[in-house]
Amino acid sequence: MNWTDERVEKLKKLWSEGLSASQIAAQLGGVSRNAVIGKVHRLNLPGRAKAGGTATAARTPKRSAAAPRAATYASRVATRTVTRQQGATMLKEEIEIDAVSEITYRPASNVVVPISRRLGLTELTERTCKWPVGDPLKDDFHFCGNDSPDSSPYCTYHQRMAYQPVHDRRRNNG
DNA sequence: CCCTGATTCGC
DNA sequence: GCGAATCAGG
Repeated sequence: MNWTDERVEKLKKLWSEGLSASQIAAQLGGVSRNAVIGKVHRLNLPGRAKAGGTATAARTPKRSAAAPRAATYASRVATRTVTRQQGATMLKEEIEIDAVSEITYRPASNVVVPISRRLGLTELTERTCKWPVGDPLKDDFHFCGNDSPDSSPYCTYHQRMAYQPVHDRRRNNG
């Protein structure tokens, strides 16, 4: 893939919006997150002050300590922390919320889905629930996105749905 | 182990 | 210039 002017603009936009490098890479397509990060640095775009790692200048390179070009941007970084972050801490919190609501909030309606992180296509990974929610033709369509244990395609809630033919299961097999 | 970004360096 | 490998932190 070549870094066309279009792609660079999209990269700038998404990066400034706070998307992670892997998400940007997924959206651009054909590039890895490393490629995105590398490009960001080459473009001298402002990095993340404290997103994922404090590796601004505190880390000690093992190979050789050349001249680190990235250091001055730290002051102009805004408070643009995103809430759709998939960091371990935040994700853990959401799991607890999910567990609570699943046992507490269980009405008789079959259309209600426990909770979803409302992830878009690019947010899905190997370990997020890929259960589709809503009408794909409508704008609010999204995926469940909750943590799926054992790297299964669905979370614990939806994997039951996936293997259940219909919502009203008949226990009397006759 | 999952994720995050930062840096180096062979290409 | 590009990005995989590597490093470092949460």
